This record gives sequence, structure tokens and C-alpha cells, in this order.
Amino acid sequence: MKIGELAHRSGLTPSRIRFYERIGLLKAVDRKANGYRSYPAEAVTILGLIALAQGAGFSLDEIRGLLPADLEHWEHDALVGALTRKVADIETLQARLTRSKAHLLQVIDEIEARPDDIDCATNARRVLTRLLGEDAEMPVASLRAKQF
Amino acid sequence: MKIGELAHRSGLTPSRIRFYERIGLLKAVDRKANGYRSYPAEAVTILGLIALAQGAGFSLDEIRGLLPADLEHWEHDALVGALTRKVADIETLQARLTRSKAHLLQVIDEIEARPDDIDCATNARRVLTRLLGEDAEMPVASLRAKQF
DNA sequence: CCTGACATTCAAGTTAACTTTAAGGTCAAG
DNA sequence: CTTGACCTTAAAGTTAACTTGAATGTCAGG
Repeated sequence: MKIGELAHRSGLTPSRIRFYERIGLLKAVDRKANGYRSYPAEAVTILGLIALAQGAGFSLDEIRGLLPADLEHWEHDALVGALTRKVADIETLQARLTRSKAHLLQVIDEIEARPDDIDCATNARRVLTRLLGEDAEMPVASLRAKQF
Repeated sequence: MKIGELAHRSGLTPSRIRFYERIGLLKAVDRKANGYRSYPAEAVTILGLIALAQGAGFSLDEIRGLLPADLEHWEHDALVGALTRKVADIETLQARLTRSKAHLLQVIDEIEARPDDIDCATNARRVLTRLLGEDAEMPVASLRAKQF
């Protein structure tokens, strides 16, 4: 299988597949006489697995550390450990998101539920003062992504 | 107030404050005769607000579009709209994280609960086949962050 | 008057995960 | 024998949000 077909079958681009090879995520593959890469059927599975792991929140570096040379021989303990840590990471992030959401809803409420006897400027000051009194959180990259 | 003191009081670095000015997030500030920036007390509030908004998931671009020239005169509708959209974004991300977590836990279980009459390689094939049959998710940047 | 802690600018570097560009080889079909 | 769809490489560009570096200026204290 040439790289174009592998790209088609895995849903990745050829440049991405070559990139993965360059950074050592994919081991160097056989070449035909003309220099073209020639992939075994298993490559589709490997690429699918990489995409899957990425979707679950693993970086390419992490994936490289976990992906075995042979798809049938995994380092169970390292793998289960990494999966377990990722679950914990997700839980941490979920807790943050829950707090962020509650904060945002509170601000929306404070803006919309302003009593008639308080003018906008005063209400703005009030909200600002309360907001800046609480401890701040660090940015969460994924919330700024155009698409997720 | 010079930039060093503002940095100290806001918890940001001077370079970051200058950077915010350069990209138009902070309007150009008064200068002393020697060229040093001279900030009003309000600047601490503005920077605190920017950091807060970042923590809630807003990009600097988004923040620039929402921050008013005068902290007491906000564009209520645009602001409430943006806050509401951000809440929706958070909910979308939370749903994804919940699915990811469930997937990870299922994989952990399939690895650990392998029946004694099935060998590792067979179990690996079984898990892989099931995994790659499901529809994949796109990467979530925040799960790969070193710190969050 | 000198030293050290500040301040200034502009340009370039950082990170991750790719894509794009440029310049060129291969090959089947018409 | 030419066209177009592939393939190759290496290097540079992309994005966001900063930081770092280089070269230089300012100023208060001893």
C-alpha cells in the first residue's frame, strides 16, 4: 500500500503520516525500488490507534512512549498507568470546567438581574469587585479552540 | 505606577503587560518624561479581569472584543452573548470529556479483566478491533497541557 | 561617579502538531 | 511522448500567547 491509499484508508493526510515517521512515532517503513513508501495493512490500525489516543487526550510524545513495536505486545502496566492518569487529568479538568461554568452563569445573572435602583456603572463596579476578589484560575487551552 | 509595580500588583510579568499593549488589548498608556510607562490604579483591575477571562476560557482576541474603553460602560448584550456561548462551549467540552473518560475506563477494564483462557495477544486484538470500530473524536488540546 | 535595579525597543525564540512550498522523480494512460 | 496524478525531500510557515535576548537608557543610593 502506497502512502496515498494509507492516507485515504486512515483518514489522515500523507504529510501527516510522513510527519509521524519523521518524529519517530511510526517506525521507518519499507520502500519500493522507486523510493515510494510501502505500508503493510497493519499501518491502518496503527494510525487509527494514534488518532484515537489523540482524541482521548494523549500527546504524540505520550503515544510514542506507549505504542509498542508489535501491536500484540503491550507494556500493560505502563499502559494502564497512563490510562489511569489520563482519567485523573480528565476529572481535574471536569472539575475546573464545572467551576468556570458556575462563575460564568453567576456573572450572567448579576448582569441580567440588576435591581432597577442600581445603575449600570454601579452594578459593573459591584460585579468587578466581587470577581476580582476570588482566586483566579489558569487558562484552559481547549476552550479557545475554534473547533472541538 | 511604573510597569514593575503594576506587574507585581497584578501578578503578571512586565513583558506580558507590554505584549498586551502591543496587540491592542491594553490601550497605549501615558509616559513619563523619561519614556517610562505610567499606569493608573485602574490598570490593576483591567489586568485582573483579563487574567480572569482567560481562566474562564476566553482568548485574548475575544477579550479584546469585549473589554470596553471604560470599565463602567460595557456592551451588555455582546457580553451576555459571549458569556452564554462560552457556557455552551464548556458544556460541549464536558460532554466530550465524559465520553473520553468512559472510553478510557472501558479500555482499562478490558485489559485488567482479561479472562484466563484468552492470551494477551488475542485480548489485544479484541480490544483494538472494538476500539477502532467506534467513531473517533478530535484531539482536546487542554488534556495535553503540562499543567492545568 | 559608579553600580545595580529598573526601564525602553525590536527581533527572534518557544511549543505542539501539523501544513505548505519548492524543486524534483515516477508512472500509467492516451 | 506528453500529461497528470502520484511520489520524494528539506525547509519554512502556521497559531496562540508569551518569553528571551540584545542593545541601550534612566535613576536612586552609597
